[in-house]
Amino acid sequence: MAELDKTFDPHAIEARWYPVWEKRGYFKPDMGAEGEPFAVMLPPPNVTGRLHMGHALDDTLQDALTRYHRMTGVPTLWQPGTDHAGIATQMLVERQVEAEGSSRHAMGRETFVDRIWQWKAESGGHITTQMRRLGASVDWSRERFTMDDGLSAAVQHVFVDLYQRGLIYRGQRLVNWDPVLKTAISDLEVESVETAGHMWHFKYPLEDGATYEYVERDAEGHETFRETRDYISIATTRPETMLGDGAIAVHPDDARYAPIVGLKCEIPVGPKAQRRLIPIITDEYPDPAFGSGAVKITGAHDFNDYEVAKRNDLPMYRLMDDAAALRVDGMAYDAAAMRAAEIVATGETPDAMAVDAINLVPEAYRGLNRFEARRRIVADIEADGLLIVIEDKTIMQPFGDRSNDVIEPMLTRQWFVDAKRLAAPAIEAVEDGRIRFIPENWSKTYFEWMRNIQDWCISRQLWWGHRIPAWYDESGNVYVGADEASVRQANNLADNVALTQDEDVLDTWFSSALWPFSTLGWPDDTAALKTFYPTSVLVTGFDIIFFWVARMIMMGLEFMGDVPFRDIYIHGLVRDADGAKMSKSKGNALDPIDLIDGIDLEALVAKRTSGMMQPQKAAKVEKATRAEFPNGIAAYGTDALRFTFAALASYGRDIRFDLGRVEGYRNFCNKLWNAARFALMQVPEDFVPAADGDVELSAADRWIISRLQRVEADMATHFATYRFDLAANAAHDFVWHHLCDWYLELIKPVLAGDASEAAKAGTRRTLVRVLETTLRLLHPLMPFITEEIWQRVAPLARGRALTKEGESISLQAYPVSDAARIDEHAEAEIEWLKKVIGGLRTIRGEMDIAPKQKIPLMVAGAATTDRDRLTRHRRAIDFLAGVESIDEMAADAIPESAVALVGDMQLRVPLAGLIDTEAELARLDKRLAKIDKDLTGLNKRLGSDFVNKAPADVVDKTRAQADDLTREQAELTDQRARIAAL
RNA sequence: AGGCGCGUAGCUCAGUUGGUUAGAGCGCUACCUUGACAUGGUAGAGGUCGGUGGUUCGAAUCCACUCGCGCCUACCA
Repeated sequence: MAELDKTFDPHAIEARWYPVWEKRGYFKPDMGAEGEPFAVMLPPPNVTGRLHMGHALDDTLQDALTRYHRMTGVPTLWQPGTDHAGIATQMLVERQVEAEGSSRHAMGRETFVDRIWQWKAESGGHITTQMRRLGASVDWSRERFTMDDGLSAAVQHVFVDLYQRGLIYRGQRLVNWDPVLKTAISDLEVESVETAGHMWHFKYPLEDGATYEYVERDAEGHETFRETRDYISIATTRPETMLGDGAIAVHPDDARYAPIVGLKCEIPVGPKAQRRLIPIITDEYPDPAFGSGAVKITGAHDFNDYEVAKRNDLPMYRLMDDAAALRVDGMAYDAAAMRAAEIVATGETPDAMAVDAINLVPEAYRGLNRFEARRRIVADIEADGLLIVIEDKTIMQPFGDRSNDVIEPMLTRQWFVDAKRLAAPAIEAVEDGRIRFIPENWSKTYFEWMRNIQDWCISRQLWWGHRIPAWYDESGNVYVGADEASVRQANNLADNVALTQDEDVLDTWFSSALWPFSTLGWPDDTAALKTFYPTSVLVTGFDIIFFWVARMIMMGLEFMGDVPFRDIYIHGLVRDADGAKMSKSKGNALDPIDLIDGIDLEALVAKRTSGMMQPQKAAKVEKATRAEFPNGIAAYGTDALRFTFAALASYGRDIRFDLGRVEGYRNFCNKLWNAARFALMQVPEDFVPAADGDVELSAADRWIISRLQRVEADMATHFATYRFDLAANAAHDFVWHHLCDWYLELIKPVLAGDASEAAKAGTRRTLVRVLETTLRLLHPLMPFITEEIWQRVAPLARGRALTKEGESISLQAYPVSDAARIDEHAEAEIEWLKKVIGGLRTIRGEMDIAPKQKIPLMVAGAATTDRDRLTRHRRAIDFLAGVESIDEMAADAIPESAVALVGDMQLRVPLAGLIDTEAELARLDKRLAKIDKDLTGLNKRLGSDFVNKAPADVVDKTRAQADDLTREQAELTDQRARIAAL
């Protein structure tokens, strides 16, 4: 007998099977297979990454889909790989280099980039190792990295092509600048956080001491305030930017300032002798109802101001360097101020380069960081008596999501993708259904963003990444091409013309956007590309719809002429038990590997408190961790973890991760394991399932086969609709509550008793075959345990002769529901049996009859079918309800007893010596109260318009229910009266 | 400000096109170490579905309003 251990132990099993699967190449697509190919692109994790709960969820769902489709026999590809994560990787290696006392600048670009490659070779594969622990059935032979040669060629090709068609351009624009990383970042990489700040109100004195009547009026036009002023009141949250003001803007309809529009006012900071005068202009932008209604315009340091400045040809004076310290370069302040005054006076619009040379930072502030400069400027203005008031105000402060430093809007020259033009077809693809979001609602988020899309800044001032394929000659002309040689050739540039390549690299997401086709070999026309593009489904979280999903759609349509995937399944974000986002910095993250292998409390605390960005939080994190996991985390195994993710993956926005669920599904694994153990104990090792002619299938056999068809159909539906939660529930319910609770129990008396050989043969065959099918049904969700059991069960289910060496459940056919094997008679019969046993068990339970105490059963009102069934299932009833005898007699001949009803049949258990009268009365009263309540509701409905307006079948069903309850009520009432009379 | 979503048993969540006597898992109570499984078994307690109003023969399910919560996008200088 191939007996299994008593308790399921995931570790040995997991370690054994994954390498076998991978080595035997099960995860490679069978390109010769028939049917619609199925392909999934793994969202490439960051090469510096570690597997977190979000990955584990994402990987589980993709693997379930992939294994499911692979088992249906179609060519199936799950394409893996990682991205080069420009900023993250460069930062990581830079820190290492700095720890060694060097720096990237000291090393030089080439050496530093080599060093990153070296790091990648040694440590860049951590997350892929972790994915194997999850059982991810990706085709590792096709693993790609965004900086691979092929993918780099694709990037270059796309860049050159878009440039040539005018969809990529270079321009001086205001971008989000990260002063720590010293690079531009996209607006998606900026995180706005509410921060306590101030709003400072300053007086900007009018030129030559001019005055005006400042008048405020209410809605009816009555004057509410009047004052003679020689200044205009300006509020700002960022006083340091005042130095670069180009104008003061007021709304054209704002009567308060009409008298002074066209005049000039003085920026109240800097050496008195050279204070700059700026014009007061009108623009639609200022909101008269907010603040003073007048806004200072600093085009080079604010996105709104930038637009106003562009509209009004105002000069944009850059005040800071790449570290966001106030500039020290360029001309001296007095010269700069004079030049700026000239520009105001003449109304000229100098070109951007010329303006950039003008450094309007007074010497006293030069070199200060922006926050120190702010303090000094405020102090100086206050000392001058030009500070009106300081308000406390919560402001939305932009932070870089990598550096966590305050992002500075900075005027720089960058490369951009004209996203609006690419977005139009991408919007259409979702509108017309070529791409489907699941759940569908996410399309709204997508549209919202796509319809307001801004040009995409794709250049980064980094060394690690795809270098921009653009070259400049000495006069600054730009040439774009695959490499220097082709640029020279295409532009007839002689060898003596000096060309230098653009120093910048491309945004990592630029290469990720090409992932669905670059990984398949594009721009070459490969078999993989032909077979698998468009891919079937993208599985990802909503947090990267903009970053990645939208951009893949744009690029796919542009370069492949077709959508990159047909479905986008968006799952929730994994949160902790309190609903908080898991993060390292909060110290509430769980490592999926720890849930698989287990971790003791001390190790968990150490892990959560080490390497924290804010070490002062360590004590709090430790306390919370000790409270939440007093015993650490048990080892649940991969299958239990995966099943949990599937069960939690409903169509919601977030997923609260509950350890209790993992434990429950670990128990489920054990249940399955033991069901198999039981099955293996029921058949000899050389078991060969009998042929149809030699077996007799009992109602229980036919019932479980029938139920199996139903759950097979459910699983197919749930996979097709991405309802992993329902799939998990359906499988769980079938295994636990059908197979284990009933089928295995029902067959025990058959196999152990004196049933016919044909009946035993039928039951054994059914047992192993249903189990074998169930394993295949579960395999996409729990690959390891199902493989392990299947290896022992499959030979029994099919017979040794049909079993080949070296087979795996991975490549077996996924069970398909067969409507012909749904057996309603067997289902009705077993439902009846469950009611009989359930009724008796309820009596036993509520009457406190000891489990070992057998009960006599008296039956009244049995129909012929009841009688037949009682005979047929006598062994099961005795075994499962502890019955010692069954006697049929007339109702009034039965002594005082507890009663259960199954249809019209009364099941009576005599009270004598067994049953407490009071308890039975209480039980009957409870049941009668419930019947009364339900019956009242039903009768009320039947007495209303319901009978005229509701569909006939619904009315009939309701009538039948009411009739049943009325009969039951009558019998129980009668029964109650007799017992009460005792 | 706009968009999206959520509020169903103590907890975490299902509930498909309105027709049930509103479900599951965990937790809880009682009993049970019976020979697959105590990571188990049997029985049981526990919700009128955030609130109000409406549509309908019928609403957890549709509509309106309302309260509470969350997320995203854009922000007022």
